[in-house]
Formats: sequence, structure tokens, C-alpha cells
Amino acid sequence: MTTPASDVSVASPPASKAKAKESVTCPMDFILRMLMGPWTTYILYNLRTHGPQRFGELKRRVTGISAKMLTERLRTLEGASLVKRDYEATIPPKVTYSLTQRGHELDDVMGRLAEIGTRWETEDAANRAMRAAAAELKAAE
Amino acid sequence: MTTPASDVSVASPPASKAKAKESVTCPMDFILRMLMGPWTTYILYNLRTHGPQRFGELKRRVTGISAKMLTERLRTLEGASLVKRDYEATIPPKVTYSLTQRGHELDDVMGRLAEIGTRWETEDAANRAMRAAAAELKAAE
DNA sequence: ACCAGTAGGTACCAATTCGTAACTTCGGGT
DNA sequence: ACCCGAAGTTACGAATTGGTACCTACTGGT
Repeated sequence: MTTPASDVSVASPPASKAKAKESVTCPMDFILRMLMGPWTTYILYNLRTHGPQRFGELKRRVTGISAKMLTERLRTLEGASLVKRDYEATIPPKVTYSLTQRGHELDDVMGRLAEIGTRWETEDAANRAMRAAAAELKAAE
Repeated sequence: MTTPASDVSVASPPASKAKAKESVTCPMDFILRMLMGPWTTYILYNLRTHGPQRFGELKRRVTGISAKMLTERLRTLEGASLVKRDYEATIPPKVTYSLTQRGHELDDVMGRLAEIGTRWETEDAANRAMRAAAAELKAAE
């Protein structure tokens, strides 16, 4: 902990903001800073479920991402050793991205998050249905 | 899945960007959109480890956050039912924030992420030390 | 001859974000 | 009398972000 009187620090304050002068050093800081990036989890999830893929393939799957973003995200993930980049200098160059072993260590957490997310979603849907029904009863009285 | 030809979707593309027109509906989408917010995990972690706290207390602990950000983040977390806000209209008003049951469901994942983060950190440190030693050997030859 | 696709890099531009500063209300300390 | 703190809200402004368009080099299809 570099800042005084702070014993918690999980994500990062400026969150990829260039400043982050005294970047509080906490276990979750780095990892969340990584997963937090826009599109990041899409990409990781995709690489996990569809296996190693080429740039264009990935771009087609992660609907809506721009080449710039995808490149930038992949470079970041590569720098974090979560993704491996294989470059083949064939004439139309062929670049394949895959999860590294470290990248696969997140499978577990990702799955768990997905499970929680799904549960909440169904719970919320049930609650909404409940409230809608209640409102209808009230309106019909 | 609202967008065609997309079977993956985890975080959100514009990531809290107001657009998000066709917000791809995926289990992790909502949850990560939440945790991804700047400071968010700091706050959750803090509320978990230090229990219910008042606004000022929280602000003092989450070093560097501005009142505006803290307010905004807490409102968002409240909206997501992860945090409960207790307002007492005493003369200096007293507002206490605490994790809801739903908020506590993340404890597990947070702990796991922290564990992975810590492991990676030590691994990286070990690797750096290794490389430094190797470089020194080479320089001394 | 011309366009598409591969895997990007670069410049520009709009929008969003986040911090700072000022304001609120009320009571208590000096 | 004056300022501070509680817990914000609001306005303003500066910086970052991320999309679009255009560029690369090379080849295969029509």
C-alpha cells in the first residue's frame, strides 16, 4: 500500500487512466484492471469456447468491435500473458490467438461469474413477473 | 442474443457508454458491467472487510475517490441491489451503506480473483528476480 | 483491371468521463 | 461570529476514449 490510511484497493481508481501515479498495489488491482477493459471478457470467453482463432474470425464473432479495439485489447492481453499470438509470415499473413495457460486459469472464475449472472437474471425476471401480476390484480380490483 | 451471428457476449462493448443499443444479453454481461466500473470493486471489498459504513468513512478509506464518483458508484450499486443504503434523517444526516445478500454472493468470486492475482504477482516477481539474476551473470562473464 | 480479404497502423474527431470547485442545510465547537 | 462536517448536488472544464476513414503489402478471383 503506497497511499497512507488505505487498506483496501481492488480495482484501479483511474481505471486505465494514464495517471495512476501511486497505483495502489493490491492483488485484485491488476487482474481486475485487465478484465475490466471494454470487450475483454468477450474476447477471453470467445477464445475459451471456440478455441484458438485468427484475427478476422475473432472480429466476426465479437460482434461490433472495431479492428482498432480488437488489436489493442489483444495486445494488452498478450502483454498480460493471458493470450498468445502466433504469427505466420505466409503471404496473406496468418495470425492466430489462443489462451495461454494463465488465461485458462480464469475459466473457473468466469464460469462462476456466469453462473451468478444467470441466477440473478432469472431471479430478476421472476420478480418482475411477480410485480407485474400484482399490479394487474390491483388494476383489476 | 439480439445481434446476429454472435454467440459470445460477456462484458459490454461500450462498457457503460450510453449507446449500447442492442445490448447483447449474456449472463456475464450485466455482472461484469457492474464490477467493471471504476472504483467499484474497491468499494465492495471495503464494505465486505469493514462492514457497513457511512459515506465519509467509506470515502476516507477508498483513497482518492471524489465525492461525486463515490455517490454515483453507490447509487449504481444500489440500483443493482448489491448495496443497501440506510438513510437516517437526523440533523446531520446519517447514511450507512452495507452489502446486501446479493452483494455478499460475490465474496467467493472476489476471494478467488484475489487469490489468482496474488499468485500471479508472486510468480511474476519470481520471474523478474530470475531474469535479473541471469542478466547479472551474463554481465559478469 | 479491379475489388476483396488478411492483419493491422495512423490521423482525426466526437462523445463521454471524471475531477474540481461551489453550493446546499443544519448544528456544534471556539 | 465563523468555520467545519455531514452527505450530497450542480456546473464547468479538461482529458481520455473509441469509432471512422484511410493507409500499408500482397494475392486470388472475375
